[in-house]
Amino acid sequence: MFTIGKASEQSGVNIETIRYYEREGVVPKPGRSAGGRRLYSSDEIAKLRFVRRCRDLGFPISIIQTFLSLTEQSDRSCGEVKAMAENHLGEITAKIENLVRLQDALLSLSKNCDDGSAACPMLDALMKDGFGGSLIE
Amino acid sequence: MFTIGKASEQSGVNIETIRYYEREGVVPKPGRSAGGRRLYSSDEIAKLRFVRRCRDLGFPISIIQTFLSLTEQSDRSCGEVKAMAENHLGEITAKIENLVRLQDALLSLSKNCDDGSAACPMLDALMKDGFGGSLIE
DNA sequence: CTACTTCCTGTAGCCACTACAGGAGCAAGC
DNA sequence: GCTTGCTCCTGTAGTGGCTACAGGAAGTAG
Repeated sequence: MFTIGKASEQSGVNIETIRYYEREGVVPKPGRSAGGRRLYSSDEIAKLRFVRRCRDLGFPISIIQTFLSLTEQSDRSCGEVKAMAENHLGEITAKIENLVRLQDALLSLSKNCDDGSAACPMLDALMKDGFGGSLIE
Repeated sequence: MFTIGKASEQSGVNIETIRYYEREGVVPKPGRSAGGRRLYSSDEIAKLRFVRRCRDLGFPISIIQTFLSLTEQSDRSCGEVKAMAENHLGEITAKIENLVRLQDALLSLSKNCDDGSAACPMLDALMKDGFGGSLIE
């Protein structure tokens, strides 16, 4: 059994974040020592690591909780997991598209800013009426 | 002069968000009618629209406040604006790179999930020890 | 025994909003 | 004048996913 510091090291989850996950019911409450300290088994640490990896993949906590409950029962889980992963992939793709559009818009806006002119063409363009608001649909 | 509803329509900024911007000092406090209602001039609405456009471009409020103060004085603003825009562009590019890496990781993880197997290969991989945490550096 | 580190609980802050609750102003129709 | 319905007001709390304290207790090394 490991204290929260070791569990943090081994899982890559910040100590405060581990306690936050416990408060929010993302991971089950661990046992305690005589002095009241949290004690984690290897399995519990593996669960924390799983949560961190899912967070690294950008999954929200709510989805990760579904994943965790699916790993508990382990029957017919794959279809649901795949659907949620694909949905998430779609969101990521949409985010990338938005960011690329944004990148283009910013590039073209700041392109004319090379000279040391007093009135900034970029700020001017953003102030003007003609510039539409259709960057992000 | 326009009420907050009209100002919201014309600027594309939500009513509650307008009041939030006022509370936070992003935009100056507008005048009031006899009955205590906010009244916006065209200039103030233009400022709100400017803020929305900058937000659409992903600039944080703090940067937008700097932009707004730069448009007030209008001397030597372009250099600073360009620097901030380029910095922001760098952040966007980094975000895109991270998301693309994430997209790749998710794709390869969910690729094996096509069969209706009970144990999900994706969840398995995330639970296993071998899978490193170097998705997002 | 002391100094140091790790841990505990509880609360507040971050960002940029968004969503109420409970009330007041205002315009149009009757 | 009165009702109906819309817009507006203030103030507060919630969102997500943490992070950062404050103030204290427990454990450990010398």
